[in-house]
Amino acid sequence: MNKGKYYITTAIAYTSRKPHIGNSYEIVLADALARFKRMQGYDVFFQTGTDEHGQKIEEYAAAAGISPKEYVDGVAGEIKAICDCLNTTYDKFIRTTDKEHEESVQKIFKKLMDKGDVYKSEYEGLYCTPCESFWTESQLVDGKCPDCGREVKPAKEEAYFFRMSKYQKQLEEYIESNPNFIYPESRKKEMINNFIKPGLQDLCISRSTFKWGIPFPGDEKHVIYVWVDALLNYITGLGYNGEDNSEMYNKYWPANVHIIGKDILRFHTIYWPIMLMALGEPLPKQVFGHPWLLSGNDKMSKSRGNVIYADDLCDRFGVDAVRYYLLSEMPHAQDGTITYETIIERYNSDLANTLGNLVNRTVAMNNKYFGGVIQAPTASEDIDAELKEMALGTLEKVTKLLDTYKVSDALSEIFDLAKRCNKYIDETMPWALAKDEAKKERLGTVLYNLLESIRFVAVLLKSFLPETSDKILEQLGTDINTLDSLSEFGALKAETSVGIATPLFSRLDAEKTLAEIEASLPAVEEEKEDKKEIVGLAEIQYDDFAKVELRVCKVVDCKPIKKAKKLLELTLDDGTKTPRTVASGIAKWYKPEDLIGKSVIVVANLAPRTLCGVESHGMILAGDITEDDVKVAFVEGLPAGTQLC
RNA sequence: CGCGGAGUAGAGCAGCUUGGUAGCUCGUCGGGCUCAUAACCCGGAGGCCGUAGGUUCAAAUCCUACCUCCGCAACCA
Repeated sequence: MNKGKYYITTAIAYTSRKPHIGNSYEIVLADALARFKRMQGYDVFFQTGTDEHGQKIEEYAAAAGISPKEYVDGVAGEIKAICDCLNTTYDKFIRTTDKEHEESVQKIFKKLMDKGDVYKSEYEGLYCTPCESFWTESQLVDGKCPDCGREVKPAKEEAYFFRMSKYQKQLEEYIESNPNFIYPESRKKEMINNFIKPGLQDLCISRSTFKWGIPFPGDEKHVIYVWVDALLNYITGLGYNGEDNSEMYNKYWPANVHIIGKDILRFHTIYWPIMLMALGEPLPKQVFGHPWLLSGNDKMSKSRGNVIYADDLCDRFGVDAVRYYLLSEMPHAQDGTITYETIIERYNSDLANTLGNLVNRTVAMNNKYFGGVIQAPTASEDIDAELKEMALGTLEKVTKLLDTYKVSDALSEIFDLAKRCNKYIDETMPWALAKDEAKKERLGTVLYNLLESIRFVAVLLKSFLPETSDKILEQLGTDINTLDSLSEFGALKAETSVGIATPLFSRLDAEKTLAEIEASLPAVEEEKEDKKEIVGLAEIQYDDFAKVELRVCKVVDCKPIKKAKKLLELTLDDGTKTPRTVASGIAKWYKPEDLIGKSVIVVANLAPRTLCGVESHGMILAGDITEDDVKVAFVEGLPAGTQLC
């Protein structure tokens, strides 16, 4: 029975704000897998939690006028509440602000330093003043701050670095000899081609520009880089601290799988394994980067007003409906979408019609014809074989599909069985059998086959829709719910009684439901209004401003830059006789003809910079309304060459 | 020539590895049934399988070129 241990984790959620339904997909996916593994007889440890340090959180807290700790306590509470409302069975919810985690991380750092893999450096680093961030050469984006794109200055500041490069070869070997380590395959290629092949750079693992983090052991001016702190949760949660390994750690590590979003594969498949190698610990067996759930065609974001939260959905549709949607609608390797229309559609057609109605009609018939008592199947006919065969074959299919995380395919196998049951009812026509006293035995057998098949469905659904599964079993009047009980058709006991036929999912009136949702949306809009978190820059003197030369320029010519997706090359009349060339990252929003003839404001005395082969002399002013909406500040009535002050 | 993925009925997807009557869900139309939640079962309509070439007796499937979309990288002076 016991097949050994199975350690599964989700990524820990960043406590910057309440997570939306897309963020919640991961925990449900991991939960379904964890539940299934438990049913299979594995000793499962399932960990999730929250990632609570870092500059961003310090800023959010400051904006909210509370301490970072107060801030993360609030958000972590929301995150945990959502995990709970989704009925997830995590064994541990770790917070990176947990005392044990913080202490363990510090001890682990000492160990890394002792091993010589962390070194303190004082070399000329590059500093972005507005972001108060320190970057290594490799982190720069074409020599600029990767966060804000502004100029960075050489600054002498001490920082700690981790020798990634030392382990490059070892990592390559591991990835090669463990072909399933990075999954799915396409992501693996991305990692290898984009990061590993070009060569790994040492990673700066300390920050001294803000305070909200785990203090660097032995050097309290620094805090530990949040990603390093966060990744360690997978082992600190088991009690690993670099000194003596806990029993839990010895038992469960290495993780069988880290379930994470495709966007953070790099951290989990490069930095994390290398950290473990440095510690001399085994590597996780697999990292699964799942796709994203999008709202309609867009990423969910507050500014778009298309955010959907798991708890709201659970209130409206019920937990299992939400779980079902997430698990069945998400494709295996492509991003999925969520709209209220499709939720209702899936709810009605799959949960209410196919499954709910099947259970309801079958239980109702057994009550009607036999006073609820389950009959022994004594009058089998050839037609029964197909149904039984299908019931018996489903577990194997589901198991196989889940091995490669094809959850939606697995669910659809189970629903196929339910559909087969519905068909069987039509084939056998129990209501006709009921009219003939001589066929009573056959009727009892038909209903038995149905009830037993439904039991198969319920047991198979247990990992995915736990509440529904229990409700079905309750209506069947049985508690035989193990996977083992699916090895033979006939575990359901005759002479016991079914319960009362109670609809599992009442059909939704699509129009009415959508109207209700619509009516509840204005509240969201309002929230949007007062959520303008403008983070200002540090105060400057007039002299600083005076150094910037703003000049009106007329766009004479404009063309896309071949190699770049985002860049347009503009030729400008800046009032002088020589045309000025500027590259601007607005190709997504403007076509050349939209710009030619217009006048724009240019930062004229910015040092030239070559971008994708084009030397750019200056920068056009444009406003980022949102991340996805940028407008150039056009000016009228000012001739080319006018200087602004 | 940066790396990778995708383009299949109105919508969402499978099939492509190992060529051989194009399949699933929803929607739509018609029929059946009445145990059940206007549900369930059966059937029809609806596709030049992104475009153009090539290989082959035969291509959605293999090869070449191109177009479009997406992800990663790069990139918003």
